[in-house]
Amino acid sequence: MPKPDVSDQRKAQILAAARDVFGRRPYEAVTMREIIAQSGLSTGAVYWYFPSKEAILTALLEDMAAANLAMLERLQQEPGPVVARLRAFFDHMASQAQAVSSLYLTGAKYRAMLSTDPDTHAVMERIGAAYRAGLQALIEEGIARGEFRPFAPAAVTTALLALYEGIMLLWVAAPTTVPLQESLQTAAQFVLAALTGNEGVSEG
Amino acid sequence: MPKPDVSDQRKAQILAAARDVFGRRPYEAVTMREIIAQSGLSTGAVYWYFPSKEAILTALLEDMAAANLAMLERLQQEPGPVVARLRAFFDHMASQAQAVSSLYLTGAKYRAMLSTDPDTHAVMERIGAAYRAGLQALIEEGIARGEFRPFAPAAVTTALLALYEGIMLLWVAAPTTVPLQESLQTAAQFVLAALTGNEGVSEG
Amino acid sequence: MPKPDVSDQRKAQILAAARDVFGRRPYEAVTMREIIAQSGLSTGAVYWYFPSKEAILTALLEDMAAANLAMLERLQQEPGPVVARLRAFFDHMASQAQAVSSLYLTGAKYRAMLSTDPDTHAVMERIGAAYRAGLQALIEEGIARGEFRPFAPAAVTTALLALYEGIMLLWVAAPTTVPLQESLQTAAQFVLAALTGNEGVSEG
Amino acid sequence: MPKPDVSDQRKAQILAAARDVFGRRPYEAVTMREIIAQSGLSTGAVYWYFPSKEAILTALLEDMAAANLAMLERLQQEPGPVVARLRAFFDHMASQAQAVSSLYLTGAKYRAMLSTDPDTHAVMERIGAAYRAGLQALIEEGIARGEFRPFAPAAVTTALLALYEGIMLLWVAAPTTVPLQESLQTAAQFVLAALTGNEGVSEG
DNA sequence: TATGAATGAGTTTTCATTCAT
DNA sequence: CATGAATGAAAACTCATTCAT
Repeated sequence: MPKPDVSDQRKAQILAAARDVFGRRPYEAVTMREIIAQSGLSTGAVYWYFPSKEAILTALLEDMAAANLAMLERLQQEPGPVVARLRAFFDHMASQAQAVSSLYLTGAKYRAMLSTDPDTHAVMERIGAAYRAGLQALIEEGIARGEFRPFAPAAVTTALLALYEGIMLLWVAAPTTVPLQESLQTAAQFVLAALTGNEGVSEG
Repeated sequence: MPKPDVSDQRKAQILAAARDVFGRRPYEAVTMREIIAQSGLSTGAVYWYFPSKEAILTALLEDMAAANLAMLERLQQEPGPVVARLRAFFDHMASQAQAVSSLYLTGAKYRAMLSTDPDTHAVMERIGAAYRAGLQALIEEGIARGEFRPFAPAAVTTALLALYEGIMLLWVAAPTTVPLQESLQTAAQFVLAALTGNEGVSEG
Repeated sequence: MPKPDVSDQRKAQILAAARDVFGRRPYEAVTMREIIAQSGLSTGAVYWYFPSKEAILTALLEDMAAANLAMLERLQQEPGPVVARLRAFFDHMASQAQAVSSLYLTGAKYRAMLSTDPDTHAVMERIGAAYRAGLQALIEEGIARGEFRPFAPAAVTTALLALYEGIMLLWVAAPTTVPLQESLQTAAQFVLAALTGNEGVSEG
Repeated sequence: MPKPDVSDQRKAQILAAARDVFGRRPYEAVTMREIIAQSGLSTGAVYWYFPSKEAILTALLEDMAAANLAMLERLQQEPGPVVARLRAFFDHMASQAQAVSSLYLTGAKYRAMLSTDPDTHAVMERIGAAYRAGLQALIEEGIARGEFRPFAPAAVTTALLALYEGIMLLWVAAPTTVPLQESLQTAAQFVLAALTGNEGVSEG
């Protein structure tokens, strides 16, 4: 029986600190010193677990995406109409967006997506690909089941992702102009309308 | 006889240099020294016309948006089906996107949108509002003319903008995964499908 | 009859602006731009009349000392006990100090005294020498008249000047700790006590 | 076994370098680069111990005042006539002034006293208060013992301090006009004359 | 006299990261 | 695993002053 690995706890500690700090200040304005202080560890300890500031952000972002991706996978297994499942996913993302993400965190995510660092890039692409795969599978199932009109699944998926990211971006840029919840929900409705050919979502 | 005003020429000179440099490197990696050297002016001269690096970027972005906004305004005046005009705008943006904008320039635009500087913020919001206003007017006309189904115009506009920004963002983040032209065009089709209720745009 | 020289007026304009600005901010924090704006003239015009920022300050200081020095000269001509004249001068300086000088102006004066610029230095020394000469003449008269004990006049003069400057300095450094008026008056009393050998100043 | 704390040594190293450099050039003309080079440490190391150039100067000034203040405290404990102790202190200050302080160091001290930085200000006030307290205690004892006439102790203390600072200032401003040693000694004599009511100090 | 656009040297400080212990 | 002192490159910007009109 190996002695309890302290690694995971330490990493969690650091990530929690990072989430806190990155949520309060733009990425560039965040210093390692802050993260280190907030984590309660020493400089060396933090660097023992993560090679760089950017790596911490990347790990944090990955961490935060995990739950969403898990849900997406679960939804793929579920029976029943794809429309409902898709809507459930939209709702989940919408609720989570406001609760968990801060402006700054979302901003940081875009910095990460735009990063020139290959590792960061790889991770962000991996996350993006996972979302893409899950959504596309759902779309394809919807088309197969005849729920959706036969758009090209890949393109629809891109549009879906773009819509989500775009709204988040617009919100970050102008939080007062773009009501997050509402915009996300209308967008969902809009997408389903396009996919199904119905005006809105006949909910009952 | 007052000496001829060189202000505009100087500003154009600086902006041209900035466009060049910002198009080659991420915003943070661009140094004032580069812009200054490229512009052929002295440090002081550049700072005489623009108070900061960020201000240069902002002015550049504003400059670049001007043409698009002019076209959008023109389209509002034109007669004929809104669908066609909207598609024309989409096409314009799509072609312009690849021709003019570089990855880095688009990246820089997001940095600007995310900036905490109030001046930058104000300008980016002004640009965003202009796009929004133009687009929304078109949507409303489309609804009024019976071309579009009665979605809430503001929300549809947000969705439209989000779709555009989102695709650009995904492209910047993963240029190989997301084919810019194609994605934009499919998105346009997708949007028109939702708006009109038809499967897409029967182009032939 | 030469056309009315605008020079003096311009200089006065600039000096007034400088007095204003130097009175509001520490010397280093004052920019020529401010002085220029405040003066209502153009950059070139200001530089036409004064060769440098430091020269402006120096001229201002000289200007401000002129009245004091004039009074000192007047007092030398007056008949009657030296004690009374000296006290009159102390009172004048004390009242003038609070009214005219601001913390910042006094601070600027010390900067000027400490300046490494030879011109500034020369002017400040000239002013200092004038004070010194006037005071020393008074002291010598007092000794000759038997009012004062036979201290070395030069040394007493230095002490007098030092006391004044020292109190101003202490006041600038800690305006709340050192009450200007009171400190100056007590110092005057103290000095006269030393000079005359009486405990204080038998005023009547 | 913790590694030996080198903090004090490092700080001393930096302060020694600073003393050296600030003694050779006016404060503004001193660059961090010089201090850093002279200290033999790296930029980061120097900034690890002191947050700014001004902080270094302040620490240096505090350091240099420490010895004087220690002596002042010692003198308070000593028995015997206050006049003698006060004279001893004056002599100490006079000798130390020329030996340790350079024109530039003294100039720098005035810059510090005039600084708008709150930390600097606090330190300089603390030093000033310590001198003031020590001196005033001595004066009060002298009055209590009947050696001095009953001047207001606080005001006399201000006068004393002002005299010292004023002479230093005049010396810095015009080193050739104001002989430091002599001026300080005459001032001391002058002060004691005022305090005791005797013509001076019958030294032999 | 007056203008004001242009100059450009020059400096403090930050901060992610390392590595000897 | 952990520490934290040490590194040092790097960059935006200021501002007194000039000089062609």
